[in-house]
Amino acid sequence: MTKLTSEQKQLIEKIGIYHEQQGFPPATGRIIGLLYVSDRPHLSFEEIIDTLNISKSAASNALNLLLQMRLIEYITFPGDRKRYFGALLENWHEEVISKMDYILAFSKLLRKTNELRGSANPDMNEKVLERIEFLEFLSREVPALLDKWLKERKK
Amino acid sequence: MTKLTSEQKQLIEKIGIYHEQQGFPPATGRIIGLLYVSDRPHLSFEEIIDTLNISKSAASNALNLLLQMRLIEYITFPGDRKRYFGALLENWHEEVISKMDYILAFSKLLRKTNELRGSANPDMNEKVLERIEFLEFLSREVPALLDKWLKERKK
DNA sequence: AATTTAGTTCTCAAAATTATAAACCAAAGA
DNA sequence: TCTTTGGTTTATAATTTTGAGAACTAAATT
Repeated sequence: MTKLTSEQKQLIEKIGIYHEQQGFPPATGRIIGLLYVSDRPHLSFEEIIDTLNISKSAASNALNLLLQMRLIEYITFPGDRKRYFGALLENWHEEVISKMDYILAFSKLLRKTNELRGSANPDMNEKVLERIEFLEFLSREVPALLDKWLKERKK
Repeated sequence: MTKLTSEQKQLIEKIGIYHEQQGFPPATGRIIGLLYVSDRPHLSFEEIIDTLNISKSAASNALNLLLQMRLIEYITFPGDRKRYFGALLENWHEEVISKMDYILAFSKLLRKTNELRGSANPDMNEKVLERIEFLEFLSREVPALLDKWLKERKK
């Protein structure tokens, strides 16, 4: 079992809190934190529950959630029944894209409010429309920016 | 009290759910929804609790939260003790900026993970760095994009 | 002075979330 | 076949969140 320094522990908690604020359960956030902080790229189920002092079921649920969201992965070794879990470091591209989809969905709701209000309040329609159009703009531009940035960087 | 159509009610719920997912309590999300859906730009405390069927305390807490976050405002009229609450439609600019600050704070945590890991896992450092740099890039570019977009639009 | 109004605050209960502990299960090893 | 391992699932308990209802307060009205 990996013994953590207090600095590592603190950072895990901070990353945990960040993820809680993004809607993850606490234990789940801590697991992400651990997988980012750990020197070793992959940790076993047992190592995770021992270093974080969480129950098997909390770990099982959290790991399955994170696997399903494609935020972590696991690797295996021949002749070893354990799975070794690690952060999936390449998937943040998709995360960015899907966050933009979310924003776009909200802008559609805003559009609908303008529709339903009709012409009862033109000033409001206009202000809401400004926000709608920026959200649409953003959800177009950010993925484009990402592509451009990646191409730029790979050279 | 404003009587809502079922279409309006549905849209309020959807906007409510969106805001719940952003971390707001349900009643708070519904109030935002109502203030966006309503034909009238400002509604009284009483109108809000009557149309949404929520308690005074839920409304009081939600409204104060939203006021404090500068997502709503209220206006008053001479000789009328009531406050009339409405969505604050101009403040989404600041919201965008502060969301970027949040992202930047997370990138700082990621940077710290790279530091703590040291050179134990260079491949991981590199992949994490890529993400860090994109997050930094984004938190620089998005406000710039917003400025540009606003100037472009005002003409 | 007594009452109404426009909320606020407090107490408490319901509901939802999260995690623990223990039972369970399938595969592997002895 | 019996046991161990690596989890998963199933109660169940603890904690947190949320909101209702009633009591309260300060200003305004009668």
